[in-house]
Amino acid sequence: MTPATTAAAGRPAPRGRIDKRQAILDAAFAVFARRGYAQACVQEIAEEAGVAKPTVYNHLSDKENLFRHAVVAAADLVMAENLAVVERLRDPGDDLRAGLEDVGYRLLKVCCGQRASALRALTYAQLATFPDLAEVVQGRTAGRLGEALADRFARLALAGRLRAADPARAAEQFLALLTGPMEARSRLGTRAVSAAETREVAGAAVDTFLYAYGAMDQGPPASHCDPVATRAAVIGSSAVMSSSSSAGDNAS
Amino acid sequence: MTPATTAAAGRPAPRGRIDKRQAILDAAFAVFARRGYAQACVQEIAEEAGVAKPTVYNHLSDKENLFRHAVVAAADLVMAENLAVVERLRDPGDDLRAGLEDVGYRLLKVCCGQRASALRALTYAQLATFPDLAEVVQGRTAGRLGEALADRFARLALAGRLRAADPARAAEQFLALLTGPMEARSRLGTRAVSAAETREVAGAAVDTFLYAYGAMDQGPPASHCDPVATRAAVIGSSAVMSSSSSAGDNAS
DNA sequence: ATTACTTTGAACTCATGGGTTCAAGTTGGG
DNA sequence: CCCAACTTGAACCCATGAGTTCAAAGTAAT
Repeated sequence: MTPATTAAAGRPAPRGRIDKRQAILDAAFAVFARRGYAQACVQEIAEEAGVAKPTVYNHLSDKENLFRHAVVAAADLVMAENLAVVERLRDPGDDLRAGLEDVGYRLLKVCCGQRASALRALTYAQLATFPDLAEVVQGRTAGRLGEALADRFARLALAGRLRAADPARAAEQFLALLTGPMEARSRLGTRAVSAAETREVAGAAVDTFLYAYGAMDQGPPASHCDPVATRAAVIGSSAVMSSSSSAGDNAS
Repeated sequence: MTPATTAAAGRPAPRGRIDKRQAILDAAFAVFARRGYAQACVQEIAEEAGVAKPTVYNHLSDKENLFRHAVVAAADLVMAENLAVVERLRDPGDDLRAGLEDVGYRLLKVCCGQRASALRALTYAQLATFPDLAEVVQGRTAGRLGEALADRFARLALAGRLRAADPARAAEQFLALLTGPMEARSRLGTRAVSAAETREVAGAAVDTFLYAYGAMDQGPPASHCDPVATRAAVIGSSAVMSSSSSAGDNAS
């Protein structure tokens, strides 16, 4: 279905009418992501798509249009991945904490992946030029994701596995607890974050989330009951002014 | 040393050597914020600063340099505001929840203000072109802010007003609970969020935060104990698929 | 007033790149 | 075989804007 998804392979271009359009959109997103909107030139996009410049203008009238379509397409791709992950909460195992940590970890992997990072950067970058794009992208990603999560949380609450509370708020905060710390640690997506650290962030998010939204029957998380960890935290707190960073000290 | 920190006032330009430099930096940030890096032209910045174009190049060698200095200056301004807010936690009143809500609300006002939004947008926008800028800005804003918050939380924990836990993690999550939902609701800063909604976000963040990090002595928040509110949330959860938004239902 | 320095405006150079044009193919269907 | 539609490459037009040059003028301190 997408024979040119790889794009810009050595082939000098198999003339004819294949999926030029799709190839162009893929190449466009790649180039925009790499260079930014203003610095990306249509010529380069055409080359990366294995297509001539006029062909680009033939399919997508101008640069702005090209950009919008490429961004929306990428947003839909990211969203599909995220929704697939959230579906896993439809039947969490006996261990809700483990299930949430798994979902959290997978969401983080998607949200900090190449596509999602580039998408966020591009959207932010063009806030000044195309303010409406923020709404479109947000509506196709965060919005739907929040709704899907809220759906799952609502069912879990009815099943007595989460406290009865506004599921929309729970979803909103669950996502915030995941992505907020990740954004900081990945320096807005410029630094790679190890799987271990990602897992740690997910674990911390789920801990806090379950404190607030967990049903009564599940005790506090193991890491918080561990007297050693707790002691260390308290000791560390008095020395926090002198130490520059406390990340990566010890995982759960 | 900085007599013209106010800068760029309406004055049609009192010829001579005042603090052209500061005026230029202020104007630069304003124009960059309004147009984005690539679309901002030095000519316009010069005009806005009430200065001739060569003067700009005289003080700051080229456009990139101008941008970097302007962004860093703005970051420091935002940071100063944030630190001042966090200082209020040095002596919270008897009501810790109220104190945290107050600080949360004020932090949100700063982080969603004109400068902070523009700063975030500009930083994201130039990730592709100046990847190192992310680190610099992050280090001057989120980094310091997190440390300052962690300091306050550490003291509160020692005083027995928060649970003994890693203060850095608590700070990280407190900020995430505040800014995450706000970013979504303000559409990345493109939409104005009412004071009431901002307060609601702060309240929700503090609720969740205290569930996870509060000392035992403070019961769950009033809004969560209110049987009416709880019932409403449960009822709402079964209808969550049909209703589009649950924002603005009821504040604390 | 003289000197040393900065600012100014305006014109200029030059590179980049969006978008178009066009003649010469290439493709596929009838 | 031929026509219509599409693609191609290459050249082209033109707007924008970074960065420079320079002579004239303002400013400050001596």
